[in-house]
Amino acid sequence: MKKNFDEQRTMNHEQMLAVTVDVVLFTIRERKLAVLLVRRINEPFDGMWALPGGFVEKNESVDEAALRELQEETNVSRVYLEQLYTFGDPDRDPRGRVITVSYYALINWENFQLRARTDTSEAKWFPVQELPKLAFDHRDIIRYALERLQHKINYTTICFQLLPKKFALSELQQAYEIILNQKLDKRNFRKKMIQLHILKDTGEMKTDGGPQRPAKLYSFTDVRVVKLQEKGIIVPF
Amino acid sequence: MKKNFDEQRTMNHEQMLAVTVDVVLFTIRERKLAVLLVRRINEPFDGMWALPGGFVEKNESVDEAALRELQEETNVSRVYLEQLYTFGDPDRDPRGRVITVSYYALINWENFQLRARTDTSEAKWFPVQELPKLAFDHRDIIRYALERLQHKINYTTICFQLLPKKFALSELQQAYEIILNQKLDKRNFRKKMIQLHILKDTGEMKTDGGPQRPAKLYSFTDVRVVKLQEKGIIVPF
DNA sequence: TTGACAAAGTGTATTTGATACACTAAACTT
DNA sequence: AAGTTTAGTGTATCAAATACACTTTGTCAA
Repeated sequence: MKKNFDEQRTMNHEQMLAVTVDVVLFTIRERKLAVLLVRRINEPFDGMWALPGGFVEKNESVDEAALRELQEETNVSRVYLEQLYTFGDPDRDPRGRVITVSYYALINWENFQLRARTDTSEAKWFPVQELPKLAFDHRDIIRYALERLQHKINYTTICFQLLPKKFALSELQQAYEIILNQKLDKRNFRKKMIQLHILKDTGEMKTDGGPQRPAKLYSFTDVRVVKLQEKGIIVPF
Repeated sequence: MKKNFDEQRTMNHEQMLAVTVDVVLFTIRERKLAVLLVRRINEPFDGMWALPGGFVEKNESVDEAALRELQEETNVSRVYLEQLYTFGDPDRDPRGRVITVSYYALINWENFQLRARTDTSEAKWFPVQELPKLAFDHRDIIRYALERLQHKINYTTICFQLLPKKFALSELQQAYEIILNQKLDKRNFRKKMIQLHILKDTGEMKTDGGPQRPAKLYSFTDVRVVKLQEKGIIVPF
């Protein structure tokens, strides 16, 4: 394809930049919210922990790049993945000009356990309250992702992405409590969840071997993440 | 600076991409929400209307690029500007691989009128309901910006960016009605606004020459855009 | 000067949703 | 059979959102 004047003017090599994607992959492990980090094996920040991610290729969308990197690093596909923010400070990468498009993703306990068994690489889960020193501006990215997650569980059903397909109401409540980092009232929580009509009683019970009354197992009616409160977040008038 | 192995491997020329910024600049004109568009004078989409924007330079942050482009195209600075979303479809630009980081900005009536007088270029305001055919995926970007704006006026004070420093409550209500595209109840609107403690009575009155009772002029207490509802959008439990 | 006009400005009752709070039920273990 | 552990349930109170109509105040024109 012959380049015309405009292309020459606007797309010369000087204005080309490197673009990466970075993914904050959340899960719940041992009653803590955790993110997956990988250990860097190159300069800069060699040996330091960083978010999984990598360069966007020429022939893929940015979303596809995020999914690809996630699959390469964690072997997980079919996750809930959402674009977060684009960080474009000129000196955020010591190698030169690198802009990163950040994403966050949620996987559930079951998937995680499959992953943990095959994990022989330099990837490791860290509770968000106990992060090591991180490469680049990745700590900022995680902080931003956590804020987004904390807001978003209040008006969408993303939280379900962290749970197995069938779950007890107490497990759902626990997930909310872990993410929001606060205790919730059991009766109010259940009342609210049931009146939202997003739960389906599977008819099954959870018998986890403990000496307690078995819990009803629920699944959610919508496979997709949906917004609650149709008329907008708050219509204040 | 000598490049080491990692830099060679990860930042080779093949993986460099062009990155642009595009800005959806909103204002209210003639009781309609309008966006500023510029006419393209180059291929591709020569002669077609597009969002103001341009390439991100090597030595500036993406935010700075958005501000710079906005200033170049509209002569407006000190605007409220917020990153929206990064569009990275590989074939969104026929010239090749161009990723765009979109922003939206709001300017007020007074600034706009200054701008309109000096406007001899190919820039023009279009009501969001009456957009022409647009270059690239810019219609998608505007739709996305509009959604964000409609949500965000419900829990922040961004709406004030569209108004002059001193304004009547009815003007504020009108701005909300235009953006949300629905009528609001006058008494409930005023009650809500006053109880939020974001308004300051200037003591002045608005006499616009009409044969009606003059309105009190208010200003807002916080110069910055602030979030309302401290405890999170909705804490549903 | 006064009457018509036009938008500004004001209050209350009802409904809805959020919150606070404590006991019984069911299964398992010893 | 008694003890342990988590599941599961209802109501009263408080706060916020909604629905709704008339009076006030200035300008303009007869």
